[in-house]
Amino acid sequence: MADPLFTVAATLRAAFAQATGLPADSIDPVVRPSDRADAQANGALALAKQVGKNPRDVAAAAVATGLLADSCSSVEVAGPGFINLTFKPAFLATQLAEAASDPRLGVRSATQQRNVVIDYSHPNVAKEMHVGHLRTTMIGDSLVRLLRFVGHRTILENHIGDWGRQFGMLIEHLLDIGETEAAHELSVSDLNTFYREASAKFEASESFKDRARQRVVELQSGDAETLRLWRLLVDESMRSFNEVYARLGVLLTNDDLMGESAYNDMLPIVIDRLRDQGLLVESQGAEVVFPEGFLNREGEPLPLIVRNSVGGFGYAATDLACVIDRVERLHADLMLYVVGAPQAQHLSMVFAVAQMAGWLAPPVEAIHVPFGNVLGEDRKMFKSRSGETVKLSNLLDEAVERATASVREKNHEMSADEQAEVGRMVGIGAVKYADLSTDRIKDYAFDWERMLSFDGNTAPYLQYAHARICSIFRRAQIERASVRAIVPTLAEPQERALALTLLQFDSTVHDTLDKYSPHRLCTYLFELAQAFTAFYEACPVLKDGFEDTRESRLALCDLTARTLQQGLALLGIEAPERM
RNA sequence: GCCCUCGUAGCUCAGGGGAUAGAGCGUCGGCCUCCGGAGCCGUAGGCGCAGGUUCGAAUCCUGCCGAGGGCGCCA
Repeated sequence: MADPLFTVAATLRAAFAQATGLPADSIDPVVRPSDRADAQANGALALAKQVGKNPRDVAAAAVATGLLADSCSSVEVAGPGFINLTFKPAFLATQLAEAASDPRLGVRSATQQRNVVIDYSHPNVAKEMHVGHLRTTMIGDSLVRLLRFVGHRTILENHIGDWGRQFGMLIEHLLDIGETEAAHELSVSDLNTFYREASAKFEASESFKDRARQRVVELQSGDAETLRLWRLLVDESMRSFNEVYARLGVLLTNDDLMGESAYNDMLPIVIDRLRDQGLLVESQGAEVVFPEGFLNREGEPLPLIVRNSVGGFGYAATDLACVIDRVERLHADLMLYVVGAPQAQHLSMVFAVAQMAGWLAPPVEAIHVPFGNVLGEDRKMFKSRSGETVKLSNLLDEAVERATASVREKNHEMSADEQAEVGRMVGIGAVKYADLSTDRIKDYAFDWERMLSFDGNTAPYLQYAHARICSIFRRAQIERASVRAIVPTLAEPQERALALTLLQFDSTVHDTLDKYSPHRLCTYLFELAQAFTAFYEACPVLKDGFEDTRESRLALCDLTARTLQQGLALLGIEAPERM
């Protein structure tokens, strides 16, 4: 039911234990895919050293246990002590049939169910969502889907920027133009215009600046009318965010909102609790904590500023309140922060202080899942031609437009509606996949041509492979589900290769989650699509004269399509049945 | 100045202790009585530099070079 490499690793652990006398749970057999066989085990080399024997002898002794005979047709010791493993076709076929009969396609459940809080997306109220929000939203969404798929409980938290000094000027500007006009402007125009106008007045007018400052005080003191106006800004912004979320097809809803404002009441408590524990220090008029090991540019201890010198709470206070809330109220035992790489130091300081205060202690874990920037062709921050940040809504418009044009060009007979629908799936999928398919820690260059190409490691290529398989079943006029009990025959090398790749879906999903790196799943899906294409090229499915292999190959087709579809779904990408 | 991340083929990227470093695009050369040619097969071409650890290093450690980012009251 699991990856054969995983299964054989367990077998080898026992074999090595017998061969060396070491306890099985201390042994890593180091099983890897191999280009010389189906798999290779390299564990003998390290183990030989531990027990003072020749690596080849250790490998030979492990092989001699005979434990591998059930799953392997060939087991050979090679080189300095590698064990080359070739699986029995019948073993692989059985595993495939098991995966095919499983709604989760053979993916194991997590050994321990965790309660996971995922903090991601977090756009700012009164500002348009832009490319800067793309990665956190995509990566976070995919991690949620992956976590759920292996059985974890997930709590989504959209920590929107809905509080702070800028709301003084925004509310005053709102009053200036009138609520009706403001609501109109915020909905038909865009959020950025409203923000820019407010900001311009703030810069230009001293009296406006005074009003804005006064309004901040009223907001913070909970003045009802001010809060009502603030709520109006938040609601209008959410309308705009939700449009983008709907188009992206991400899981976030209003129920997941936990903006900065939600923690206001907790901020004094954070201060009290830090003070009670003797962690709070007054420094240059501010209340701070000095976590160990952090230095400023003068080499002096670097503080985490919880409350500034004029009595205001900064985001450090909010982030600490978040930790308390997530651990004590939500009972999270894993907290993922899908936040850009530049915040690394800030977050590690927050975590350090939370640990000092005892709020964050094993088995509870807080993990920063950092990511790099989206770059333009010039390798600098991705900007529009006019030099402005690119709005997500515009970006998605263009993606769908380009993809629809391409679909239209290649499917003249398809109805306009279907062209549009497929174009939407392809366009949105392309943007998402481009974002998820490179190692998140690196910057990546945004390139329309490449991401929408049907060749290479792209969403359209994977979607195409899926659509092709769907087309095979349409031609065959056979129910997909009817081939799921078939144990396929793996005679051709391309069939074997496809089978091995299909069975790696299990370990790929777990590996992807271990590293919180969706690009590993992307790489796998691309390899799967390539393995399928090679299979399809070499192994006729429906052609006359191949009736004997027909059902077996249809079974391989079906499992491939389902794995592609499920894999893409875990990335938040749709797979059309024709395109 | 200190700290963090990154540096792999012409380009875009995988690989993060195991044998001969992979893929896509592009290059060059093949394959069409093709189950969707939006395809397939082949080709040349590379681990920033220098040390170290190890039986074994693209991978771990140190230094240097280069790029980006962070470094007390913005979030």
